[in-house]
Amino acid sequence: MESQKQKILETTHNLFFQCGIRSVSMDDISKDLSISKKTLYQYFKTKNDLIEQVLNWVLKNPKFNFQSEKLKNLNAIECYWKFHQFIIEILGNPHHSFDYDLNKYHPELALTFKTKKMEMFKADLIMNLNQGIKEGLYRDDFDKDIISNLLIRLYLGLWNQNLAVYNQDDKFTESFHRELTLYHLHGICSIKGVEYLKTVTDQ
Amino acid sequence: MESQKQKILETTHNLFFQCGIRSVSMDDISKDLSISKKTLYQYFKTKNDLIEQVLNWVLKNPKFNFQSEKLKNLNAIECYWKFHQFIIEILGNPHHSFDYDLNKYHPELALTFKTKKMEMFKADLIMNLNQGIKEGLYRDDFDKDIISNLLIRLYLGLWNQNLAVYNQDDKFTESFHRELTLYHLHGICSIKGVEYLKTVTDQ
DNA sequence: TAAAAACTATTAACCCAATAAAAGTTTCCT
DNA sequence: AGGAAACTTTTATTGGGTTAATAGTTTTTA
Repeated sequence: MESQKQKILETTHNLFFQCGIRSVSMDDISKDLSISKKTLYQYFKTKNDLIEQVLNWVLKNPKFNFQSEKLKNLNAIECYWKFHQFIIEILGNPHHSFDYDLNKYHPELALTFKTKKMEMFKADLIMNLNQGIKEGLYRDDFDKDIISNLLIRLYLGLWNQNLAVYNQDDKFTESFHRELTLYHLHGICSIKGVEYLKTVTDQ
Repeated sequence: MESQKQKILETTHNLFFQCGIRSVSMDDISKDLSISKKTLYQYFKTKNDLIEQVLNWVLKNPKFNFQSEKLKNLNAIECYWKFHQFIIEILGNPHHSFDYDLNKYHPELALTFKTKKMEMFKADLIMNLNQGIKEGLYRDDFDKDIISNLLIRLYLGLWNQNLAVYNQDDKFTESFHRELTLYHLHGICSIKGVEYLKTVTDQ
């Protein structure tokens, strides 16, 4: 039964993201679902397999795909403005015990998961850069690859604990993210783009 | 003899930055200096004390203080352009075994060292932001604190190993740093500033 | 007086076995 | 067929004892 497998993935995902991977045993999962481990192992060969499929399930989740189709009529700046509100969903929020366990006990899965997330993020970014350049709203004298990597690194750094050590104040607040977004847009906008941006933020 | 102490600090600094802290013993240091450990321990109570004084010596080193006195006649953009060339000296380059040892075996020293470096960096940044705003070259509608933190985080993230994992390509090259600097300047410049910036980079 | 060398005391890494938890399997039962 | 529970196997963690390295001290020597 395929819907049962989906149910297992969803429940396991919730347990993992709440409590971490290590502390959630296969017994816990089966009890939570009121199914037997036998059934569980019919769908998933090992726990590692289960984790991997949960990660893929997360990536396929519609909320992780920026719906650019709906934004066809928007220009690049407006589009990025929508985009930035959804970035946190993709990259964060850090579920610390989950991330910790994944990195420590399943480093290969952690790497491919992070890589895939980043690739999706980067693809969206590059698309936005291309659109903005075509529209004349963004400059065309920067390296799209470097700039997109910069931004990704910046976002990655935001969640990183030990980078934050030197200052506890800069929590990820709304105003912080707004500043970051404006900083980014100014960083890539042409003069025409900056002027347009002003009309957007002024209202 | 004060000059001998300076000599010790300098030599120890070189050894630490080359080989790390752990693998450089007090015997190694005294042998390298051709002095006895007895003499060494006259100046430094313990190895930890020695490390601490080396770190302070590094921070007091003139190359770590951005000499803004010499740049009085430059405007904020020119000034930052000089500044960015010297940033690498402050924050990097990562001497991996040194950083590793410092973080693992002397976490308190590592923390205060990093904090002090960041404070110095940030003070210079804020000064530059204030200058640029006063000159009308920078916008005045951003949060100086947030933006300077952003940039610091970005630079910190650059050295961070596990943030780079997803992509090996974006090494810290000259062109990479140039892109970053232009991105940053565009991010904070007013329209007047952007126009001025163009005349600088075009030449 | 200070270098060189020998010394002691600490400390951290290493190994190994015991233990406990949880992965994975089988049996029983409805 | 599938849930419940009992079962075996695997695995990671724990703690103790050993060793090696090196911090820190003392003695020797020039």
